[in-house]
Formats: sequence, C-alpha cells, structure tokens
Amino acid sequence: MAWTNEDLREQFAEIATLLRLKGEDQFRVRAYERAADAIAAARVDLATLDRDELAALPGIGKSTAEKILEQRAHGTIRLLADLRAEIPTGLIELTRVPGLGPKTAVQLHRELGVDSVEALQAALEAQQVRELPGLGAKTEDNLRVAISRMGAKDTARVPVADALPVAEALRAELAALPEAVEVAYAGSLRRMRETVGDIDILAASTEPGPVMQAFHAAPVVREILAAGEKKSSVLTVRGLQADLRVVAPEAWGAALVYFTGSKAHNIRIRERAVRRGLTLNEYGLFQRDDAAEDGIGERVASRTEADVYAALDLDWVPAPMREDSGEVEAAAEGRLPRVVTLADLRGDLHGHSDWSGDGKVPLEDMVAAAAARGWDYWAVTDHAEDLALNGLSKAQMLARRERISALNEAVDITVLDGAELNIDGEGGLDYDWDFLLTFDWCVASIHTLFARGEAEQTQRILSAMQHPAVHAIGHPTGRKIGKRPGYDIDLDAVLDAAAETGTALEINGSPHRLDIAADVVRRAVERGVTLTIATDAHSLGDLDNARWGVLTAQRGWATAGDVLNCRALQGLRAFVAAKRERVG
DNA sequence: GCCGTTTTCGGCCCGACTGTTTTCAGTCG
Repeated sequence: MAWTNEDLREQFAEIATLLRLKGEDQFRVRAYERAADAIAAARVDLATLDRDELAALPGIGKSTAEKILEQRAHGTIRLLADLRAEIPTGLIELTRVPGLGPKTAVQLHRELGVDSVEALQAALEAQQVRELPGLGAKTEDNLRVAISRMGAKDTARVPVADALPVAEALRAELAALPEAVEVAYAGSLRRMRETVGDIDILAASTEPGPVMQAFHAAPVVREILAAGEKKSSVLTVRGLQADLRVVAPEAWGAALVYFTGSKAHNIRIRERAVRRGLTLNEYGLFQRDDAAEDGIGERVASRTEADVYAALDLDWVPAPMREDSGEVEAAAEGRLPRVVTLADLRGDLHGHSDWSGDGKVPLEDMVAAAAARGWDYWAVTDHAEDLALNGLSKAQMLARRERISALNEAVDITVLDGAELNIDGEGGLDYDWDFLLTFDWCVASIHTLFARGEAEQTQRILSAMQHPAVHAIGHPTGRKIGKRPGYDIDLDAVLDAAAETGTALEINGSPHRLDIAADVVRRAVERGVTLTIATDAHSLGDLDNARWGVLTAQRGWATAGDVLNCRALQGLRAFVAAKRERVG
C-alpha cells in the first residue's frame, strides 16, 4: 500500500483530536499532536525507517513507532479505528467552529444531542444553548456569527502575497505614531510561510492606549473582534484577521520571539528554559522562584531576540528557520548554517524590460534601479521567440544586444545579455543551438502544457538542462500559491539532473510563486544543487522580490555558498563556462 | 505518550480575552 508521511500525520492528528474529545489526559493528547508535528517535520520517507530509527526521531517514542509500523503493515491503526467507532464524527466538525472547543462540543452533544453544525444551528434557533451551564445568550450570538463566517470562507489561509500589503499598511500606520517605539509584523508572515492564517502585529510602547486606538481605526480594518488593553483582534479588508499585541519596550525581544513562533519552535525553547530553571513568556526569560506567588523571579533577558537566545545558550535563529525542524538542536551545538541574506546578493539573474511584451519598464530604467541597489550585475532575460505574445525574434534580440553593449559603456553595473527561454512540449528551446550560445545568461522555463503527466513533464526539464546554454531553470514547478499547483514533476530526478549537469535551480522571489518552495530548497541544498535567487521583475517594484526570495532561501537553510548570484561576476562567468564544458 | 546538563519517574509552555461567573473555565495563539 502506498502511503505518505502526510497520510500518517493526518492519522495521528485525528487520534489527538478524538482523544481530546473523549476527555483523555491532556499530556497524552499533546504527545499525539507532537508526534503528528514530528512526522510533518521529518524530511525522510518514514516508510524507509525501522522501529529504532522511528523511535529515535524527536517526539516519536516506542508506542508511536509501533503504530507507524502497524499502519505500514495493515493500512490502519487500531486505536484510530476504535476511536472513530466511539466518537461521533460530527463532533470534529463542531470544533472547527471558531470559539467552539472540545469541551463545549462534548457538552452540546451530551446535553442536546447536537452532532453537526446544522444541528447546532437548530439548537441556536431554539435558544437551547443558553440554557446550558456556563453558556449564555452572548455565546449563542457568537456561535451564530462564527458559523456564518465559516460559510463565507473567511477563515481560509490566504497567499502570503495577499497578506503582505495589508500587514505593511498596518505596520506603517502604527510606526508613524509617536507612542510606538517599535512596530513589526511577526507570525507566519515573518517566517515567510507561503500562506498565512492571520497577521500578527507587535508594537513596543509605554502607552498602549493610543496604539490600540490607531489599530482599531486603521483604514484596512473592517470590524473589531476583540479589544483588550494589551491585545486586539480585527477583521481586515480581505477577511483576514489581524492581531495586535502591545508590550513594554524592555520586553521587545522576548515578545518578538514569542509572536514569531512557530508554536512548535516556541514550545521547544520554553522546555529548554524549564530544564534550566527558567521560564520564558512574551515578557522575558525569568528565573523560576518557588517563593514568589507567581513562581517568577528575576528577569534574565528580554530586550532583544539575540539576548533571549543567548541566555538559553542558543545562537540566534533567523525567523524563517523557526519551524522545529532541527534548528534548535543546531543552534545549541553552534552548527546553525549562516543562511544567505539580502546583503549577500551581488546581482539578479531573471528580469524583464519592455523589449518583451510583458515587461513594463524601459531597459535603461530597470538597469538604473538595479544599479541603485548596489548590485554588480543584472541579467535582462526578456522572453524569447517561442512565446508568441511576449517574445523577441532573433533580429530583435540582436538589436537589444547593441543597446546592452552601449549601456555597459555608460553604467556602473554589468548588464548581462540574457533570455528567458521557453521549454516546449518536447523539451526543445527557442532559436537555434548556436545562437543560444551567444547569450551571457539563459534561464529556461515552462510556460505551457501544464497538464502533461509526470514522466513527460520531467523529461521536458531534463532535456532542457542538457543544452550547454541553459544555465538555470526558472520557476521550476510552475505553481502559483493559492491559484494552481505546480505541474507534475519528479523533483528527485530534477534535483539530481541539476547537480549532474551543473544547471542552477531558481528560487523565484515573486510572492505569488516562491518557486522552488522552501522544502525543495532544503533538499536541493542537501544535494549540493546550485540555486539562484531571482526577482523575475517585470516592473521596478518587482526588484523587491529579492527580499522574499532570500527569506524563502533561509527557510530552506541555504547559505550564500549555495546561491549563484552571491558570487562576484567572475564566479558567475566561471559557472557559465563550466556548464558549457560539462554538457557542450 | 515522551523524555532526561536535577530526573528512567514525574513532570510536561504560557498568557490574554471572553463570557460566565463572584474566582474561573474554555478557547486561542
């Protein structure tokens, strides 16, 4: 039976949910949740591990290892089957209503026979819910609103590209206040996850009141969901929830750690604190003091993130790496890789001018903007002839080449004469073989025939990589976050071929793409594949995509050494020459 | 159920907000 880590993760998560509904010991429930997280974080196929190897994974012990083997042998886990038979399936559905947790779901089922969202709606109409102990009329109202929102799909995660402008608007609004000492967005947005469930804004101030008020009054805010002295939740224009926390300036670092997460990372470092006789919360790292009423003693660290990590004998962990996928152990042992930063980039290797149909800005202006960023080189990779709408004919490319030569005499940055080639259905490319060799730099991408099967699709890319002028594969999986999945390709085969042929794989920094994704970056790094961080700029503002590309590279643990455009021009030219040697 | 720089037994991350309460449980992140 073919099954994946994801299948396993779902089954353990369901066990945890059902055990919680059953009223099982919370620590046992959490152990199953952590097992599910551990499975999600595993970067090996668990089907290939034996009992001891499974039990050696953090968060997975003897019992969970047995259940994984059980699943492998029989396709099911007995415990899960028993729980499914015992707990009404409707209860899980009920707990998906925001504000309705396991305790209330069980109570509703036991007292009123409610076993579905529909049944709950009927009970709300009949005003039966307010008769139960601990529940009232206000709770009925809240549940009604929550259910109507579920129907409107307001609660779905949104692509990071859609959340970023809202977060930036809120951040700017608050940062302009004289009362705000620091303002930043944290959470999954700061970690550069591909989709976000909400926006977390953090502010440091000695006067939270005006900051809260400004948050509630921000133009992007539609509705206030909860409002306290230190914490508020609002609904913004996109149906996206935003939370603001205001802390004292001296707590900034601890608060930033806390609100950046991930939850699993936070739990990891808090446990580390506990083992050292410390306690960590959003206000700081404190000594434990059993004599004190709240058990909290002297403050050890809190001003900056680095202070907090250092006090736990950890190297500071870049936010995108905080997913409990080995970074805490690495930080403890001083072997956290020094991941690539924006300052390491020496140039950009994928961008368009208005020579191609979809570029919006003249070549000269794009070059000036690239130079203004301090880059040493910028490759203009206008579309080639096969892309009928946007592409340049050979004659047009030659004309552009003259422009580039003249420009290179005049400007303080090296403009690379490049092209974005189109990989056709059979893996063929634009122009003729020899003409391709006259470019400084070529990136080859798939733009059509997304529906082909995995074998064919993979072969298209592998064929393109065989050409000595194909230096990188652009947006290698073709996905658009929240809009379409990537085409079917055998990523292992593509990674192996990239390493073998000396072809780079692009990390496309467009927040709509982030392609290759961070988990693929990490696999690429482990195999020694060379990467590029590319903006795919079609306008001046798109040059900022470098930032999202860098954060995605950080999520994949890539160092400057893994990234081709962190090399000086000479190193880039050597890579191009080596490709020609290797497959030419 | 997991795990160990106090521990192989006895702990297990921590706090804000809401709604229902007269001090707290449930939910969320």
